[in-house]
Amino acid sequence: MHYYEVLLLRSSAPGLTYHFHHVLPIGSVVSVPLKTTLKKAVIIAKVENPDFETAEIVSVSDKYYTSEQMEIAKFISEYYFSSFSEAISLFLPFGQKSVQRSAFSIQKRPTLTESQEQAYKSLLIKERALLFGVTGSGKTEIFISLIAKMLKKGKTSIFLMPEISLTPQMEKRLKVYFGDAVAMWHSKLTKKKKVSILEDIENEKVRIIAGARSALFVPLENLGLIIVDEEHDDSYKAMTRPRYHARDVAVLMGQKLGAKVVLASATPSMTSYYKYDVVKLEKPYIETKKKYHFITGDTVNKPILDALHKNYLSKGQSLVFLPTRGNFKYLYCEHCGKTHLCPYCSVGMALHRNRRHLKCHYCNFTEAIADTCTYCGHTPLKSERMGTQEAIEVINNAVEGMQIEQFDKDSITTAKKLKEALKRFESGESQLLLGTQMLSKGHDYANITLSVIMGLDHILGLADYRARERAVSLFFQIAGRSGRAKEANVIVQTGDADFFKNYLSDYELFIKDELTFLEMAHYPPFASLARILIAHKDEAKAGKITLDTVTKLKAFKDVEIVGHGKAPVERIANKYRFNILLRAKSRVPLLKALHAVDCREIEIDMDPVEFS
DNA sequence: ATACTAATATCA
DNA sequence: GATATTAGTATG
Repeated sequence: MHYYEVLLLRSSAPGLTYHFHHVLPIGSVVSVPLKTTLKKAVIIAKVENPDFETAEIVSVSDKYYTSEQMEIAKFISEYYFSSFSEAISLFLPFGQKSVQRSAFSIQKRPTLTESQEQAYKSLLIKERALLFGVTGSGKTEIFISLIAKMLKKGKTSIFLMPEISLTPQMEKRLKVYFGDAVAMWHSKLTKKKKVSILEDIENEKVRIIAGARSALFVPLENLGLIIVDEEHDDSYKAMTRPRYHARDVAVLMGQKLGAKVVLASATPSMTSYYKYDVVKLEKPYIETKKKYHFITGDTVNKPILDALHKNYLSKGQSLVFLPTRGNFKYLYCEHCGKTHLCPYCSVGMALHRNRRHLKCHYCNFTEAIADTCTYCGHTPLKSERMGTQEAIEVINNAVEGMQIEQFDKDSITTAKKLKEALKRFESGESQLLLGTQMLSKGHDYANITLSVIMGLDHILGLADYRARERAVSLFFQIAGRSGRAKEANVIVQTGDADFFKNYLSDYELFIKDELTFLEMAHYPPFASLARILIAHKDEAKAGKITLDTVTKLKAFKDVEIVGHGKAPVERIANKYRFNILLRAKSRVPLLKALHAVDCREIEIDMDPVEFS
C-alpha cells in the first residue's frame, strides 16, 4: 500500500494522508472522501505508513499539475500569503495529451513600419522588457509578429489584457492572423466552453490564449511568450486570496519556464519603467494637434455644455470622462452636515434616480430614495458629486438631438451591450460617449474631436501614494483617445491645472519626476509595502486583533509600521475594518516578519494597490 | 473549506 | 429550559 499527503483544492485545510494500491505521481489530481463528501485534491508527497487509519483515494483523474506549476504555486502561496491549495487552485491542470501534432502555418503577417520593426527586433533579443508606446503607435502589430515568430518555433503564447470583455476589437484583430489557433479566455466563460478550449489546447489546435488575469494559468505546453498589455492597469491585482499581481506572476512564470515576457503600455507603471529594460516605440505618424483647455468646477457646467453643443453642430464626436456612477455620489443634510449612509457600510448611498433607488457601491444594498435627514429630520437632502447618469440628463436638456452612449458598469452589463454601444458610436448614430474608467480601456475611437475629462481632482486627492500616477495615467489614456484622425480639443476640469500642464505631451517626463518623488518618500519601487486588513463584526475585537498584530510586528526592527487604525472605509457589509500599513527596504524582511505573525484572523496584502 | 461540536445568547 | 446563534476544532 502507498501513502500520500494530499491537499484539497480550493480549501485552506492542512495536508491529509490517504492511501492507494498503485504508485501515483506527485501532482496527480485525485478524488478523496472527506466526512460525507468526495473532494478533488492534489497529491503533494509520498509518505511513510502513518500511525492512524487512512481512507482510500477513490479515483485518479487523468489531470495532473506539472512540477513547474507546483513551484510557481508554492511561490505565490508564500509571497502572497495564501495556502498552497488556494494557489495551486489558480492553475488548470494539464490533461493527457492526444498526439496529433500538426504544424501551424501563418498565412498572413502584419507589415511593420520602420519604428515597429526596430522595437520588434530589440524585443526578440530580450528575455523580458517593457514596450513603451503611445496609444495608436502600433503595439498590436508587434505583439502579433512576436506570437507568429513563436508559432514558427512551435511555441505557444499567452496574451493578457486587463478586462477581456471590454476588448472585442483585440479578438477580431488576433483572429485575422491566427484564426482558430487563438482562443479567448476569461473567468465568465461557461464550463462547457472552457472544456472545449482545453481540449483544443490538448490536441494543439489552440496555441495562443488571450484573456484576462486567469488566462495566465491555462495549461499551455512549450510556452514561449507572455504579453501583458496595459501593464499599468490595477485590475491585474487580484482582490481576493491569493492576492497576486498577474504582471509580476507573469514575469516569474517567464523566468521559470524560459518564456519571453513583454509588458506593454502607453502609460507604464513607475515600477516597471524602473525595473525592466524599456523598448520605446515612437509614433509612426505626425500627431494631429490637440488643444488643451483647463477649466474649474465639478459639474457639467457652461463651458463644457457649450463645447459639446458646438462640436455636435459641426458634426464632431465627443467623449466625456467622469469617474462617478449614478446621479450623485452622496446625499447630505445642509442643516446638520451629515451624509446619508448605507446601514451596513460607512459609505454614502449613491442616488440612481432612473432606477428610483439609492445604492451602496460597496455592498450593493439598495433602498428607496430618502429626502429626509435620518439624524435631524431636516428636508430636503442635498445631492453632491455629479455622476454619469446626472451628466447625461443635464447634457440631454442642454444639447437637443445629440445621442449619448452611457459607458459604465450600470449600463454596459454584457458583451452584447458593449458591442452595440460601440457600433452605434462608430456608425455615427450616437455622437457622445460618456462614461467612467471603462472608457480608458483599450478601445479605439477614431473620430473624436472633443474630449472632456472631469473628476481628476477626486483621484488626485485620494489618500494613496499612487494618486498622482493614477490621475496622470488616466489623463493620458483619455486624452489619447481623441485626435487620432483630426484636430481635437481636450477640456480638462481641474483645480490643479499647473500640475497637468507640466506633462501634456510627455508621460516619460512625468515618470522621471514621479520616480524622484517616490525615492524621496520611500515608496515602491524604492521600498516594499504590505497592507494588513482586519475585518470583524465586533469593532472591539477588530481593534484588539489590530493592536496585538502591531505589537508583534514592533519586534522586527527592519520593518516600519507606517500606520494603523480604522480603514478609510470603516465598515463594509457590517464588518468593522482596520488597516495596518507596513514598509521595508526590500521584500525579504517584510516577508520574514509577516510569516512570523498569526495570519488566521488577518488578511495580508503584499504590494497593495488599494488602501480603502 | 466545511462539517460537526461546544459554548453562549435569546426568548417565552 | 428549549432553541437560535456563534465560536471553536478536526478532518486522514
